[in-house]
Amino acid sequence: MASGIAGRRKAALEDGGESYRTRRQEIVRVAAKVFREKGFEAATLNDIAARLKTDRASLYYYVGSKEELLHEIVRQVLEENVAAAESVLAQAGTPVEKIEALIEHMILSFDRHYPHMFVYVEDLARIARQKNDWAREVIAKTRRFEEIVVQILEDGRADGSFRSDLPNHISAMALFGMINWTHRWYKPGSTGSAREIAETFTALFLDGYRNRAPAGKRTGSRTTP
Amino acid sequence: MASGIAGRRKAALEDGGESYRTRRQEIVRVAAKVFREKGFEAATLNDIAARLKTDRASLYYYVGSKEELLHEIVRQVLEENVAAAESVLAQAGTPVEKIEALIEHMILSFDRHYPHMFVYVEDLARIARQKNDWAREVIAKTRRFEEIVVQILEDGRADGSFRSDLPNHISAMALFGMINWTHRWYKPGSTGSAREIAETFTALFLDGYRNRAPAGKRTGSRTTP
DNA sequence: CGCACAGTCAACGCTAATGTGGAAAAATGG
DNA sequence: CCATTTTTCCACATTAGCGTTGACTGTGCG
Repeated sequence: MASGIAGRRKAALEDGGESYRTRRQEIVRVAAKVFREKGFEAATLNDIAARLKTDRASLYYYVGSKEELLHEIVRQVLEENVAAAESVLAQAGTPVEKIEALIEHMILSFDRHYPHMFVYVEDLARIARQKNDWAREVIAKTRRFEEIVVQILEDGRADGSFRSDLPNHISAMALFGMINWTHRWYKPGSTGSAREIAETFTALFLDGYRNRAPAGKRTGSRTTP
Repeated sequence: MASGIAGRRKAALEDGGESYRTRRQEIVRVAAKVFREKGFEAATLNDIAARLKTDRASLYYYVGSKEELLHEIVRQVLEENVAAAESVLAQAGTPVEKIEALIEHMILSFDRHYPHMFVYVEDLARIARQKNDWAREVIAKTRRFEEIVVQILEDGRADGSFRSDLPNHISAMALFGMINWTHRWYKPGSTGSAREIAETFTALFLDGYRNRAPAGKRTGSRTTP
């Protein structure tokens, strides 16, 4: 108990410690990178320590477990997303504008919070299988985000800007799918391309992929002979 | 070497053995279920053995490792999907019809191959990180599938049925996103609802979510005061 | 000067999972 | 009913990663 790393960690966490927090944050950052590269389960604390050119045991001075690192990573990203969504929902604007704003925010988020967003999305399924309080909270927040989208869709249906022949719930899932799946293929770098993705998704979701050529010039299947 | 379970397994695999293959298939089936429930990495051979009311060691008579179970699961599903896509691509029909067919096939596939499809999609990221031959092949097949979709999109663009102001590559990813993300929320059961999902996705991707009310009745953002 | 404290690290015990050896049990069939 | 093959399972060795101990190092402060 004299040395007790857990105790010293707790003390350091509470007693401010400017450089301590910085270092801890750095560790979380590197952990996110390693999780992104190897996947959470495959990554070991050794990998993270090695990347930081330090010893695995040293990490325990800053963080209690691999899970705790994940908590930190997810927290940093999830809170902002839900807050952004709440804010979009509350703001003035048409449902169409709100959807645009939400899509843009999410896609840019993949860039701004690299690689945290990727880790979060990839591990969501795993988190959903856990049953501890933290996992429940993450799922609840994620659900809240989904609800907000559904809400906007409903508002738009009510005011006539969205079609009413499709189940909103499924449409919302389609939208999530588009957005969240980016974690499987998008390689961040240029914010420009993120913007391009956001615009494409917006155009697709709102207006669809079928051609709407000026009447008379249509070549599609339904032209009259 | 006299007993050598590995050798006995290999022999049994080669020398036909009707009931052997049945039993093996049953094990794969149960493994897929367990992987679906716990996630591949978290699942243990013990879990699978327990579900089969047998001993973990017994499994080794049928299968060499947990990875091998995954191979089997993925193979059974991936081959069919690629074949179906190739067939759709080759068949007669407009690009619009081909997209419809592909979406429907994929979504129904989640039902027909439950839970194999779910395991495949969920584990794709993990597989992509491996560098062995098998992983490379899976990725190649998955890529092939993607290429086919892009090809159809390009055909449709060429004949004027699809719009040409969006990057096909991103549109294709959006479509994959919609489809593949279902593994995170869809609970199979009624094929009816799978069909509903397929229809919704098709409608969304082709025609978009914005209302196309008869002109004059629009309530959207751009109405003149 | 010395000592207290932040930070580091070699070393250990523990747990959980894997894959195998080898024999027991069940099925098959002469 | 015995002999042979197929199938099962107890028991073991091995491995990998986790979390902790307890002591070491350096730095700053009185």
